[in-house]
Amino acid sequence: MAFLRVDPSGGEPVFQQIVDHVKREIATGRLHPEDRLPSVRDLAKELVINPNTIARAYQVLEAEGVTYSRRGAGTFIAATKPVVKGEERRRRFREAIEAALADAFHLGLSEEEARKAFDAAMKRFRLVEER
Amino acid sequence: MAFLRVDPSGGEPVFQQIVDHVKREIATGRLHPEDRLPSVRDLAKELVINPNTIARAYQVLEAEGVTYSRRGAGTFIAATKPVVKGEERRRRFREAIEAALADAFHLGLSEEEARKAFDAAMKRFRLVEER
DNA sequence: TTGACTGTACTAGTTTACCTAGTACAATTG
DNA sequence: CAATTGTACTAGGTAAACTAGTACAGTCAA
Repeated sequence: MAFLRVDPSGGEPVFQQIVDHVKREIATGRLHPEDRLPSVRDLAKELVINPNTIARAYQVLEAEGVTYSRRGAGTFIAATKPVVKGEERRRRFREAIEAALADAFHLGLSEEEARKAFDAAMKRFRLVEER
Repeated sequence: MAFLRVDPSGGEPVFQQIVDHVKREIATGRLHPEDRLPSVRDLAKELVINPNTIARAYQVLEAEGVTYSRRGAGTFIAATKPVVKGEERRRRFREAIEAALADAFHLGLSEEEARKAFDAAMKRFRLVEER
């Protein structure tokens, strides 16, 4: 079973697709703290892309505090902890939601459809407090 | 008053920023059908960017059915009508929401904060049926 | 200790998207 | 008719993304 798929042609950079995928796997509970990601070389071979591209994705993940890497050992999921906080995180989320709704308007989505989709997503993503 | 602001340095292409801005202005009711957008040259001068970039943004908007353009006359907001429908539009919206929630998870956003932000956005965007 | 595996760090080059610059043309408007 | 509009070209610059290859240093198990 493939760890993930990437689309080299599409608009989004491959390394970003990998970053987003890992984040989503964590948020939906399919990846847990201390889980090990495939090695840079293994994943590169599986996805048929350059190892440098995988390395870059892993470096971004580590820079954001999502994972931690150790030479010779591998890359692992970090214990989740909010790095960004308060005003900043609310602003970022608001912008993402507004962009989605602006698109939805032009797609002809109804209010009911929007709420349904949001509720369904909330269930799948473990958006619960843990302090 | 400036029609909009663009950030040439930021990650998102300038032409895309213009497209998104116009869509949002419509979705929030600040632009209405038959309203005229600034001319390619005027807006280029105001934003201090190349007219070709504005032209490209307007062409994208027209291709998506958001506006219509007439030589010598200008570019106008089209009567809103869903071009994409049913399954496709739900899928697109779901993906946007899930991406926002996956990020929210790693930002440490609580379920309550997420719901508040969503409700607030729903109010601002006129996501209501009109048939 | 050895050897295989890991992440990391370089250099070099290609490709593509985005943007700028300039010119020209066709359709609309007053 | 004259001014304004969107549109269509060509040409070139810049930066990001990706590939390719090599090398190095830390980890781990045999």
